[in-house]
Amino acid sequence: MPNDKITSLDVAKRAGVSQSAVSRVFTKGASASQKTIDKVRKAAKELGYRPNVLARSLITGRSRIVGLVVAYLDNYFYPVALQKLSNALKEEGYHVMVFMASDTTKDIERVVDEMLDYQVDAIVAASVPLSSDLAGRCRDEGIPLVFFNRSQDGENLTSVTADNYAGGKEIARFLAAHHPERIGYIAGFEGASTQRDREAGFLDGLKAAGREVSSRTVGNFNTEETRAAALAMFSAPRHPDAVFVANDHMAFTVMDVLRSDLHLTVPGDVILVGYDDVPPAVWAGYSLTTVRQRTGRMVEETVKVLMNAITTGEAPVVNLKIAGPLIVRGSAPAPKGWTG
Amino acid sequence: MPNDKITSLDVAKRAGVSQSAVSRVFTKGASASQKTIDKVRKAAKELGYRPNVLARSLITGRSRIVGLVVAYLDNYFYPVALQKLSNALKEEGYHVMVFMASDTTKDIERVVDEMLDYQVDAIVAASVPLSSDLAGRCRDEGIPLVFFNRSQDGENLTSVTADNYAGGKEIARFLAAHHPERIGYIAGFEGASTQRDREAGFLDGLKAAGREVSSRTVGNFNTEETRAAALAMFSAPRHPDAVFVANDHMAFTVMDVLRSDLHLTVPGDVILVGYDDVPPAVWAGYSLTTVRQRTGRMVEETVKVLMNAITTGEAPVVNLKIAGPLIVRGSAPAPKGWTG
DNA sequence: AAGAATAATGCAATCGAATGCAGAATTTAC
DNA sequence: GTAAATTCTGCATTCGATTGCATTATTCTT
Repeated sequence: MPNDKITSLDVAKRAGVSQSAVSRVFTKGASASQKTIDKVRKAAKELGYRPNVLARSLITGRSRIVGLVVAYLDNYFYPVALQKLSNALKEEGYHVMVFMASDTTKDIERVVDEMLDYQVDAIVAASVPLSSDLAGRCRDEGIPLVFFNRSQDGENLTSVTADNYAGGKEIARFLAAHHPERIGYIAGFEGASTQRDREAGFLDGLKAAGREVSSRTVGNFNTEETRAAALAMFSAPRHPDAVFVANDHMAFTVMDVLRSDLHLTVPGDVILVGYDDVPPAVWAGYSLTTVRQRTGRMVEETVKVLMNAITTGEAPVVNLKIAGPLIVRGSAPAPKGWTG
Repeated sequence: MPNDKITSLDVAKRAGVSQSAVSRVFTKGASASQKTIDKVRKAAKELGYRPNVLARSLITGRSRIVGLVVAYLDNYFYPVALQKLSNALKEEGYHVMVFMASDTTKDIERVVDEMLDYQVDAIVAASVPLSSDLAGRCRDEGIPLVFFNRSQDGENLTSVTADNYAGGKEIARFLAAHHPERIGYIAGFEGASTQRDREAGFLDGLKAAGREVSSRTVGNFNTEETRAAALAMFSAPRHPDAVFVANDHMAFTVMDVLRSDLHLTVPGDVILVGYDDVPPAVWAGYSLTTVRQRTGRMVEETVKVLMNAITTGEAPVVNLKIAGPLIVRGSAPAPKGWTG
């Protein structure tokens, strides 16, 4: 190892300037003469110097780390979001540190502690239960917190989500236009705002069309319960011929149950709509009609909110809802006269 | 915000001891009397004190951050691995910082710089091109580096991968036992060791069974090219009736092409095997026969290697290969007399 | 060209903890 | 009970930067 630990002092010596000068060259907002800048840049390049972010953080009080809390990555939606978030934050000079949270209270507490230990500048919470504890701690510590894809009504917390209510409503309009005999709904985890909002929009939309749900079961956003929920709903003699499943992953499971277990065809016997538009939705094996979550936009907005909160120190509570389009595919083709 | 920035000094004052005493209580390996420990712990709890990891890093030279470099997260394999890696490292008191690398050389350079800026203690590189540059830099800086799911033969770099050669060979044995007329292979990105090893094993396995590949195209691990590769291979009049596709995601695409575009049945007209055993492989819509990557074991070994390198300072080059079983599902059922 | 205004620079303190050293307290040995 | 060995403890320094302040060098005015 030729060079171990090049510090600003080394660069200063070589460039024949003071250590502060070096610091100023690498600190934007600080001023230095062009001559100094050139000398320092040159010396730095020769030595392979780069400022130590940690040391910088210590004095500025900014770590340039954003903590991302996720409970699971096995819903495709999250990795996609993580990827975009990481890229977007990189542009701002921030980086993502990943914190996995299981469901236990104890765990979320520990996770928060860990994040604070690293002095994260902000926290993005995606799919996290027990969010009020989290929020309390963050408020106490003055750390900006954004809920991504979850909102917490009542308590006024900042969140960025899809416009789930509108999406649910659109799906209702779409399904109603097929004039099905019976309409089903398979719910996600009832503690999740995504679930609640999607259902509320769906029900209101149906009502507006003079329809209602004839059958409802709960899949809880996990495969096993969703299988059971689908079996329960579609084993009945007069089962629905149109169903909205609260998210895409559950929808895949439901399709599997319909086709493989119950030998029903989609969209022949049952038309089916999901929510999220995760990558497999476009795979021919599923070709799922669904409402798209505009992850890119959601991430953009999240970053915007965070950066604003970090730089101004103000953290006005906002609840952004990003509407996404209904993507019509094979699992529920467009009804006659449908105009997106 | 009731309490902002509680430092060891605050705790020291309240506990009536010196700052060093506080530090010693929170530094394992340091000694303090039980009495001091109790006083400090109590004061710390009352104030809600936790050591600042960044400040600690500055002086210890250990950030307790592991940099993870990934090019894309849209192959399910990576999020699953990330999740496990994050959990495993948490146990060791480390955390994962995510660095996205696009394919450009410039980019990987920048990514390395960024990681060094954060003083990461180690780097895990998953699915990264241009690895020799990366490796050089890390060696220079004395940072342990493990290639996850990629190896770089020739240059002796540490890696943890599946036993891709063995897996490919097993698939050959399995397919040969079906006595198909013609056998096809759809390759991944040819610069990737996973691709090369799987193919080498496959070809050797076929040879051992007195068979060979009659048709080979390249899908490059991406959807579009895989579609083209599948169309090219199966539009031919005498197309293969058994095919090994270099990874699961490509295999899904191939199945879609076979069924939806070419109206061929799987496993009726063509039997098909993938590699990875990502979650969708089990979905009934695909039910893919594949070789499992034992992500859990791979992550375990990776962490073991890293921790050893970090604590001892020694980084012996190792190339771990974790064998995984062939998982037989619908896309290629077990041939007569097959014994796993 | 001289004085005012502005920019650039170095000095030294600081961020929050860890740690070598020397002295104090405690334990152990006999 | 005293000396030796051991464990604790506080002081002061250090890690690698940033930044307020005072000073010096430039540039601008007229």
